[in-house]
Amino acid sequence: MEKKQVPDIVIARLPLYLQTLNRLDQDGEYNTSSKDLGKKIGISAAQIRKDLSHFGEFGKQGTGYSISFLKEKLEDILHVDKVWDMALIGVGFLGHAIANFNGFQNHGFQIKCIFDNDPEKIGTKIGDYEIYDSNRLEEIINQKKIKVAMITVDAEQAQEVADLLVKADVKAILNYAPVKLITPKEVQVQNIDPILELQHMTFYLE
Amino acid sequence: MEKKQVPDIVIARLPLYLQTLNRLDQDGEYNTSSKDLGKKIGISAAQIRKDLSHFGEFGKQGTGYSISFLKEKLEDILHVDKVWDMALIGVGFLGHAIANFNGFQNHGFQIKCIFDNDPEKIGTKIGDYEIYDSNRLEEIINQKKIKVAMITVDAEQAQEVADLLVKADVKAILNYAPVKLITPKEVQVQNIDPILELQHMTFYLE
DNA sequence: TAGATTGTTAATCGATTAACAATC
DNA sequence: TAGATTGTTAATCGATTAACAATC
Repeated sequence: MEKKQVPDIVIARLPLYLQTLNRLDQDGEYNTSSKDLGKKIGISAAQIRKDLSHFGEFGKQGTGYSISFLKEKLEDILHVDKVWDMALIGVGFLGHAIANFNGFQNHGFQIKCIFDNDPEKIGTKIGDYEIYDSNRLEEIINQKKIKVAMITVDAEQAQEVADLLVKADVKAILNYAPVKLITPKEVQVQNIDPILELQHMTFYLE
Repeated sequence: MEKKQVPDIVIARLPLYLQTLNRLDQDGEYNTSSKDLGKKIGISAAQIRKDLSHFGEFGKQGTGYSISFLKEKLEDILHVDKVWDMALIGVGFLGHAIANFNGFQNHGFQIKCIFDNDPEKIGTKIGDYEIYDSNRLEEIINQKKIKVAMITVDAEQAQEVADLLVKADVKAILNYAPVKLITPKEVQVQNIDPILELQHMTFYLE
């Protein structure tokens, strides 16, 4: 269910704020302001203050925000103050790339198990993780209490996989297949589809 | 420059309409309606009609839209009635996955050349395409008149690559690196970042 | 202190929806 | 013809921005 208390469009911006704070932190900065953040992200200072005001008061007049403090607050709000275990379903080229991606760990996520239905792949390993047979999906995800999954199977199999994930009590699905998944409304779904992004841009071209 | 005649948020939905029409077409359907499309996409029928009305009148009262006709019109509007040549920069796991992705061709895009700065990789091939040295980026992209590029290098190198692409007269960049690229405003940029999508979802979890 | 920047309010701006005449 | 669905207008809804008192 959507918490309409805070608009979803505001929620979508918070990870961007956190990303920027992480960068500033890495660069050795200690403080920032809505003006500074806005400039870096490309939105107005007023919007950042308005967005944050939904959750509390994190700044100080005159001096702005402590980067480490605001970072911590945003991590709390987004529930990435802990690490979410994830399942990955589909070991094609893209699945492989994601399995080998090392950017999850520091941002609240880690892959915990990987599935495929290709007998050639089942039982082999990617990094530390064994590839399980997809028919054990519900069993293993249930047992490991995994709530977040990424789908990197073909468009044709994506809905079927999503149905299994829902049955296994997964609550958030990042879907790389170019189809709209049908899920219960309490299950979060986000799609990543390069074709849509490219076509969005070519509208403005030529 | 953004054509503010039609809101960007409308443009962003058009590829989704096209995707859905393609699916209906593949399923052997000939006609659809704003109601039907809306249901499949998860938005209101009124919104679809309003969006399309920015570009013309594509339907018929009583019977709705011809799928092939509307598909054609949307392809024209989005400029994917032709095939855009693309450059891919960065041959890590992700670059490899994208180079091997076969979903571009039928939707208005094809990879034409690939770059990396790793001497081990330069000169080798992925599929039909040779991997070129990144220091030849401007030369080759210019010569091939490429206007669309995908960045799959590390966060640290992404801005540098973007600068080179801009110099080479690339006009649209799909950026997989987790950084906001600074580009002239006539250059389109879209970002793909799984961390942002995951954190967006975990807000609603627990 | 003076300057800077917050959080919040009210005003503005823009997007979505509801409704309906037109018409296939 | 009767039913369905368009394109469009006006009303509603929601998001962004501007402005400013409070205060570090």
